[in-house]
Amino acid sequence: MIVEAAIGLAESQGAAAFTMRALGAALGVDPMALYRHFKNKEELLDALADAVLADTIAPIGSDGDWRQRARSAAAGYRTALLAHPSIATLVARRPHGGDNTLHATEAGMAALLEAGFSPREAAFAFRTLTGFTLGYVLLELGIRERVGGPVEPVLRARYEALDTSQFPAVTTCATELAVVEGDELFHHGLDLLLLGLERRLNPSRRKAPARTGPSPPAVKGRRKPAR
Amino acid sequence: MIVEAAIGLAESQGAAAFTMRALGAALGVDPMALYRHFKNKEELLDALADAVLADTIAPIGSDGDWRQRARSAAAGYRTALLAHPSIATLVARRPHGGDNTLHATEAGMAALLEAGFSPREAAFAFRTLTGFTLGYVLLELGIRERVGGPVEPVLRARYEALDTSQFPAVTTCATELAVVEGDELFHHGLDLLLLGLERRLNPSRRKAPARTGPSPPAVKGRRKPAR
DNA sequence: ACCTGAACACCGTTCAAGT
DNA sequence: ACCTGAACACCGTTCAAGT
Repeated sequence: MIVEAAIGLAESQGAAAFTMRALGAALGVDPMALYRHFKNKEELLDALADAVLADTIAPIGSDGDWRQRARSAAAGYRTALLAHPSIATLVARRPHGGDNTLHATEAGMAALLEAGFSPREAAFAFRTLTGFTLGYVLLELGIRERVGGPVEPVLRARYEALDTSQFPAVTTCATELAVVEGDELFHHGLDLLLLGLERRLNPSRRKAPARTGPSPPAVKGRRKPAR
Repeated sequence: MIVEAAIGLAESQGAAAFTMRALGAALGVDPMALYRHFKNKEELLDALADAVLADTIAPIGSDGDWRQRARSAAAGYRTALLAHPSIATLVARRPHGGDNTLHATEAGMAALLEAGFSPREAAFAFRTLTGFTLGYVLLELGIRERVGGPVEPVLRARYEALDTSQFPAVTTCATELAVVEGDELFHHGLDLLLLGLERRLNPSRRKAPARTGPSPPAVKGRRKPAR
């Protein structure tokens, strides 16, 4: 299939080498034949972005505590993006409207609703988790791409070399700030979010009755509907 | 200055129209003259990415409670990215190693250290906040770019049109999921993170100090609509 | 020694010509 | 009616030729 070949090409040769002509050559067909399957390159890229997200869906699962499910969903999303570094940037600026994206959204929202979040809180949580994961992975990939070898020592050296009086906090924390990628940092950030979410779910910390269904009418005024 | 002209060009004509030739024309110089200031286009883009972040620094300030400072820093970062939508993607895949980035890092880390976070916790918090903000803005810009007009009604219609049995959670929360951009959602996510951070800072404390009330001043007035 | 701009090796996409 | 591939209007970058 065209999309698979395109992903393979982008991954093996790099995003810059992914051209309609090269893809045609890789498939052994006239490059212009691609235009009968996709209106233009843009549309093909949309298909690529959604295809990458297919891997995200499986790990969500439907059992376990909601924190576990949220964690594995976010980790799955990250893994999918990391597995296709040259597609990740594409994903970032595309609507996430494809089939695979929709299924992932369904699984994630179902988990949150089941946990007791109101539709509003669940949607907010979902967007927040998605935003964090996407941003984290992009920073991760960006730094890896720039720094040739191992990231940490390079960054630490860079931070340590700064003027101490001008950058007191940065030089003090050079070692800690040099960690900008990897599983541990990611899960730490994720924990932070989940901690916040848990507090929202059970504000009193006491064994409050599990709130199911929509929460009582929100006091705060709703967003002004556009027009 | 070349960088300012480049940003202006990218913003007024769109990222796709930003070429070395066009920039040369806009500056009234031979396009090839640019190569004496920047080794190649890549290096020029690095300069653009860092320049955009200059606007992030001012809002951080050095007074107020750490939550306020973190909030205004994140909001400032977001505002800077939103103000330059066609540069935002660039920022995403670049090392954030320029001067402006460094100063923003210093201000952010100083605030967190002062609040009582350990170097390790402060660095983790900083990376998490940065990742969330970047990812959120990219999703925001991506969706705005795709959907021509007002985002919310379009997305709501799309979610509502789905098969209820196949997408029960999504169709149930169509209204809430349709909100994928804007200040309110951003600050909600930010609150989640800050809540988690606060729990980390004061794990045992029963009562949160003072204000737990959400949303202080909304981000500076209204922001310029992208494009 | 400098700068210019022609030229090179590419793009995505169109469309006339050939079947 | 279809498909091909030449051609168009671009790129970023190089480098020889002019000053």
